[in-house]
Amino acid sequence: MNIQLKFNMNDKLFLRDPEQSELGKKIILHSVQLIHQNGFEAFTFKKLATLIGTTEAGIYRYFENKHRLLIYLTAWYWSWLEYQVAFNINNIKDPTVKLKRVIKLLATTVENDSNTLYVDESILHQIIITEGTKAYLNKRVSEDNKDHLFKPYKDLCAVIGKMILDCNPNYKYPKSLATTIIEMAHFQNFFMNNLPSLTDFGQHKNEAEIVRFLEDLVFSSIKTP
Amino acid sequence: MNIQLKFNMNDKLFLRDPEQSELGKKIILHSVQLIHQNGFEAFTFKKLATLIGTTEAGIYRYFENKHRLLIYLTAWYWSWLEYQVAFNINNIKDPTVKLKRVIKLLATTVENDSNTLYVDESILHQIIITEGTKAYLNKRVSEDNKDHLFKPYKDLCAVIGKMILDCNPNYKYPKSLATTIIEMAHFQNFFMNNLPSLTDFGQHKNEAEIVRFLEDLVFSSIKTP
DNA sequence: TTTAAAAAGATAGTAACACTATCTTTGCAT
DNA sequence: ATGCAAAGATAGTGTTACTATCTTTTTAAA
Repeated sequence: MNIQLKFNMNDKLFLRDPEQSELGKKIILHSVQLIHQNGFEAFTFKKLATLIGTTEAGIYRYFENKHRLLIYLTAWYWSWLEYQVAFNINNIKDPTVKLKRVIKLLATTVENDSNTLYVDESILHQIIITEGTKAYLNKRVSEDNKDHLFKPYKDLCAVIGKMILDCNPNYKYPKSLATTIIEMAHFQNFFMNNLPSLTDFGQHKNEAEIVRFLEDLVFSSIKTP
Repeated sequence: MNIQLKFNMNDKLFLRDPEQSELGKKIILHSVQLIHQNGFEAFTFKKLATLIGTTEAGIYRYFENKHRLLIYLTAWYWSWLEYQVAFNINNIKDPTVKLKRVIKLLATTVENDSNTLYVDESILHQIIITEGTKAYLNKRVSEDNKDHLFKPYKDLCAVIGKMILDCNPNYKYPKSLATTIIEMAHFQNFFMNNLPSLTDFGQHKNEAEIVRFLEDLVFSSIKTP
């Protein structure tokens, strides 16, 4: 099978669609590398341009600024993850099993997806852990939200929220629990690797522990007493 | 009673102790205002200097850069909060009641503390919600962690983790649950105010709902079945 | 096959930002 | 009265975050 995944990205995310050209694809591919290497704060269009052999102005034709590029990358990631979830839970009836699959997907290192040629999902996953929240934790949220830039994130939350309700239709906080699962999958991973004394699984550095913590958290909460 | 609180801040947080001079206190007071107004990204030492009638160089004598200043503010906040926790749970025996107090402190708008003259805690609380995680979500974490810059945050987590263990000595993830409480108190607040469709209490904008969610989450998890 | 348009490359320029350096003045402690 | 630390004043540098314009290359329609 040689299938290629393509997500319909909100066209307010970019000035020119990066998926439509070689240069665009290079921008995505190498921005992921560069942000991963330097961190988002030290990442600049200048450095990216030099790396891929174009000019700053060239990058600016695709993205208004690096913040927009970050939002694009996060949006792409959440779209991709929603697809992974849909694929993984297909044919599964039991909502409990579904939720467990989701938790595993969120908290475990992603294996690279051969269906997307110019994105390295495992590095992107690392970026989302460290930089993902910066996409919305700023003064422009409301504005960006009006342009529906966070729709993929919201969609995934909605999907997870629905699963939670399927487990227990009386549970009161399905959406908040969904965001808790997502954000904590990432935060616990970050803490485990960088501030291990903040977690209960510092020494092993084992993602399976995060999965167990999240499963315990989620299923204790939603099960009817 | 006219008491003044003073926290011993790690002296790697600054170049010159801002609490020791009028200018230093002005820097703290007005940086809080300015970050709150503009967001951390748009905040610059130039703007701060103009606002308080000094020069950029003047600010640089106190803080290496704006990131260090952010770490200072977060460290101060967590120290202050740990004190608030200690004060609030004094004489309370029941660890369940203690935990409830902590959740309330974390998830509720702080009333301004008249014991600290040059910090506006309620605005600082708002800043910590939006900018707090940026103190550690970056490439310098490990380095900064070696200098113990995150100790106040860690200390508070340890205190909360201990309470959790007091509730149930067999609970396996006290530290991870502690960070979950802290971070989710803030994230749910941010979502409620900025991306309400991600929460289950969007329309009311009521912090009491966040408290209820967190209490449900925490006590479902730690209670033995 | 020519023609035009869109995309990319090349180059330049600007205001703001993130600092560093140095020199002078002020205040206060001995 | 002297000395020293803090603060003020001023200047300068390299980088960042753009915007503008002009030329060349690629692509796609006439």
